[in-house]
Amino acid sequence: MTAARKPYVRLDESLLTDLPPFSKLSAREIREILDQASSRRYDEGVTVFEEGFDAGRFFLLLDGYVRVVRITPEGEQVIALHIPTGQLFGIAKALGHDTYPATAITAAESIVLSWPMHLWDDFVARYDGFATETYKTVGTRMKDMNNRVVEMATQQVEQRIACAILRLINQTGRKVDGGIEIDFPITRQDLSEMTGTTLHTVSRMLSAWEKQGLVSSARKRITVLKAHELVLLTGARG
Amino acid sequence: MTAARKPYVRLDESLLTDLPPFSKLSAREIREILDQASSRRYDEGVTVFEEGFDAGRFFLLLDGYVRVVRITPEGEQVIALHIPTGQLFGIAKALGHDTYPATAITAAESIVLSWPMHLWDDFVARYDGFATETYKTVGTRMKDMNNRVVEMATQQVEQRIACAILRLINQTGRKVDGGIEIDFPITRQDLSEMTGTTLHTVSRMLSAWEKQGLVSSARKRITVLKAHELVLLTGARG
DNA sequence: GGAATCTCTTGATCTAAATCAAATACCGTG
DNA sequence: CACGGTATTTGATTTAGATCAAGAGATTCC
Repeated sequence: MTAARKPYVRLDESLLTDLPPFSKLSAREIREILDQASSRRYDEGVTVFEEGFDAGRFFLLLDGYVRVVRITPEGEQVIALHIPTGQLFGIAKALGHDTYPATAITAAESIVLSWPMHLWDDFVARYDGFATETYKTVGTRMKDMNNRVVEMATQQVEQRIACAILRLINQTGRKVDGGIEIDFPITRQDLSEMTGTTLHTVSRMLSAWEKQGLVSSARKRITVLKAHELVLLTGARG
Repeated sequence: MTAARKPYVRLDESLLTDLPPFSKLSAREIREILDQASSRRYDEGVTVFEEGFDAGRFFLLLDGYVRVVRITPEGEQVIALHIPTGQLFGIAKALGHDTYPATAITAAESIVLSWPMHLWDDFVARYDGFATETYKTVGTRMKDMNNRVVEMATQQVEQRIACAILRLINQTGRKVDGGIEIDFPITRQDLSEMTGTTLHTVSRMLSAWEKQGLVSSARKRITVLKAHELVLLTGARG
């Protein structure tokens, strides 16, 4: 698990300079950080780390997409959140855990950097802005989760699915002709695991929306054609 | 809002020495911290701070109970979490927010200390262990919320209510003859807002459990008589 | 290129829990 | 202690969405 390989080529400083946790750092500092990193490419659907296991490393998603999931005793899977490109993940130490609290699986082919967890305290102490920016990310994720709890408690399935899709296109939308496409493969099943419903209901919903011209979808692909109308469905005021 | 008054009597150091964020500090440091604090008593059901408002202060619950809630555009209320005695709350700065992300309301008569938010960075920098312990709390809350998302997505109402009650008695249970009582007033409505259901369903559930001798309840009071059997209801394995 | 495997769609049925509707119990207070 | 406001209980009805069931396309793999 969480195997780490040394890079074949030297990683370039420019990879990190624009990412919030590193934005205040000098080229020398970034060099330092990169020299301690391992990089690895993952195929789609590969586990990066698993819930409950010793949190030996922390990660940065350089490219691709990662899904954070939890699995119930009954074997049902729930998708807790998606990590967009450029963010840290598996940062158990930052929250006082010593095992990973959830499982991370690539949702598309991905490039991941990682460092041994014992460097965490170093990074926090040594690098200006690293902690602050990291906790900002944590804060955002917490807010998102909070919103999900509220949604699950108060909204109907249709609204929840609309919210989930909008969240995805905001985070990962890729402009295509006449719409915005979620730029990694996503199944009806996935969407149901994000919204606490079944693949059947998601399928029906998407079919209905497709008839109304709101979205267009194919196998593992969803394109939103009329984002604004989807927003209306979520019941947002204003 | 969030009015703060100077204490009438000098606060005693012993108030903080046992609380995790302060446990590593010397008496002198704790004195320093207390001297900058304002303390205030709140009646039950009073708003301590409100979602969206400027996060001017951060808080420590010295005694009593605080509920963190969010209110939907439609006016529905969702209880995100309960703050147990001894914990920090309203720590927006720690997560990079500058407004409070939710509303805090006392669930019982409470005593609250507070400090101006601009001291936050000082505290983190100056006091050993303060940041670490605080983020541990954040981590725990995050884990809890995560669990709630999983519950809401996969469990039936009966299980969710059982979980919510068990969580409450774990955090705040007070031993009474033959059982454990939730030691602040809690209505069926409150429980429904914690589990995303209706007060009617909660009432029916509690009635049924009462018939089976699992719980005993009165107006705003719930006592768990057979905790273990409630645990079984949640569907926990093992 | 055909078999096996995923993924998606759609109809029919069922059910948990919401909603609707009243009645009842409880509590503080003037 | 009677009154008004809050909580709670319980029955009847409705419904959103799960479950059951079956097929049809895609994709991958021999």
